[in-house]
Amino acid sequence: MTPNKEDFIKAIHELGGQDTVVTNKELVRSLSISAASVTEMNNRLLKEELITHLPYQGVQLTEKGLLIANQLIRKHRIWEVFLAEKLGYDWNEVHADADLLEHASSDFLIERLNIFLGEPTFDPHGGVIPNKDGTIPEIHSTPLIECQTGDRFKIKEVDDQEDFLEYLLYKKVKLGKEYTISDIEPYDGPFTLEALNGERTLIGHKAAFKILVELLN
Amino acid sequence: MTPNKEDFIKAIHELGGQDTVVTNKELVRSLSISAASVTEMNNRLLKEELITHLPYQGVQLTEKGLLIANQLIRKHRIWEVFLAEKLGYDWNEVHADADLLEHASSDFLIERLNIFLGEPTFDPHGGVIPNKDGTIPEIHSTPLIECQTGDRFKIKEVDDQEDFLEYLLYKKVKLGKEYTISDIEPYDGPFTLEALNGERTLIGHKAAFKILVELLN
DNA sequence: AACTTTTTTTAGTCTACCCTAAAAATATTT
DNA sequence: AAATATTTTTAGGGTAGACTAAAAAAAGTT
Repeated sequence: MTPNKEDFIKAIHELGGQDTVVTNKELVRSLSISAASVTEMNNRLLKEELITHLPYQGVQLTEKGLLIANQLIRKHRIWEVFLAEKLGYDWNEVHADADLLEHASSDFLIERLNIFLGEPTFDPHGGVIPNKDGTIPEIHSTPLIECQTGDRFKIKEVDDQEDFLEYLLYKKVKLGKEYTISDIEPYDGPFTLEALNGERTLIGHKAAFKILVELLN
Repeated sequence: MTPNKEDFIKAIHELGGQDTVVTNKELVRSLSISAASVTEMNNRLLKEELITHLPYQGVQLTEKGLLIANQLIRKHRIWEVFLAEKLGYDWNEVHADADLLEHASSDFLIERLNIFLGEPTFDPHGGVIPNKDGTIPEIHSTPLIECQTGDRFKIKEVDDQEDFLEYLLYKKVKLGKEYTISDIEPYDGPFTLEALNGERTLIGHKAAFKILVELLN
């Protein structure tokens, strides 16, 4: 496994290669390499049985390929948590450095880092961190950030940072409490939540990552 | 700068390439590559003016090459501190992972990490961490671990970890106190220190890294 | 000084990437 | 259905890095 192959597999995954066929054209755009280079890399990964290939149609990840993709995403997201939480990176800054680091991380390192970070479930963007074995943890709760206007939900879990918990206390957000989303402002604007008793609460965009909810139908 | 070139420059540096000529043979052994590959890499670095070359004699780092070497060592050692202090690596474990990480670290990342670690001066082996600009900080104190039997010194600085300070308190080691090394046991054994009043103190091998002294002729 | 051994360099290959230009296959339009 | 446009593949090249085998240079020995 070389960094380039890893990036290629990750790109296929990002373009939906777990369930749909990804075209060369999409990979050309996504990786900014020539069409010829895509064909070439396809052939390499094909030989290793990491993808399947329908000529002139596109590629798709095999079980084996998907496992590798998930393990890469695990590494990537664990590094993102580190960069954001420990080194004070802004969200927009974490991606590039995590992309470099993920290719230079032994499994031993990642497991140690994971423990150091308190075995986080989500990355700073609210993305789920895959398990060590490449499986995706069963998340019955959804980050609030992924919900839509009109969704009804119950608070399931919240980030346990001192100041964030204080903020929630002030907002009267409690575990188990039910809300409906009455509005989501565009451009990273706040969520307006409406409780059962009609009480309205404004929740900031960043906070919406740190609140996990269970959707109720 | 590619990872391979970086490793090559580091190898030259480790073999004394700041002041002496390093032979191809030494590089072959150190990097475990063929003699032909060494000649080839020499030519590449020569073209970039990172080394000078005396045919059939060896290579030596230029000013430019030395700067790059020191910046790599900086990255390497900062990662070593992280792995040892934050992730609980043993000393023998830090090197391999730091070697990978150093090639995947932006300057931005290293500076953030450095601050996160409290701007350490030494790596877990007692090696000095070069400055950001590639210069070596003027260290008037020497890690005790680098001292020899018979050396007379004054305690200059100690690692400020809670439990370590307690240990020193118990051992009656204080800043400014003078000792002579009366014995160093082999195989990472303890140092026997003798104070001016004849009092003898046993200092463990690991502790010897965390104590900085000023040698008195 | 001539022979032998060691070290370095050159010559010729190989793989993993990447590229451009042209050919082949598929899709779209008329 | 034929012509055109798009996409993919093939063909041919380039660079970085590594190799082996052979030639050349230097060092060591008799």
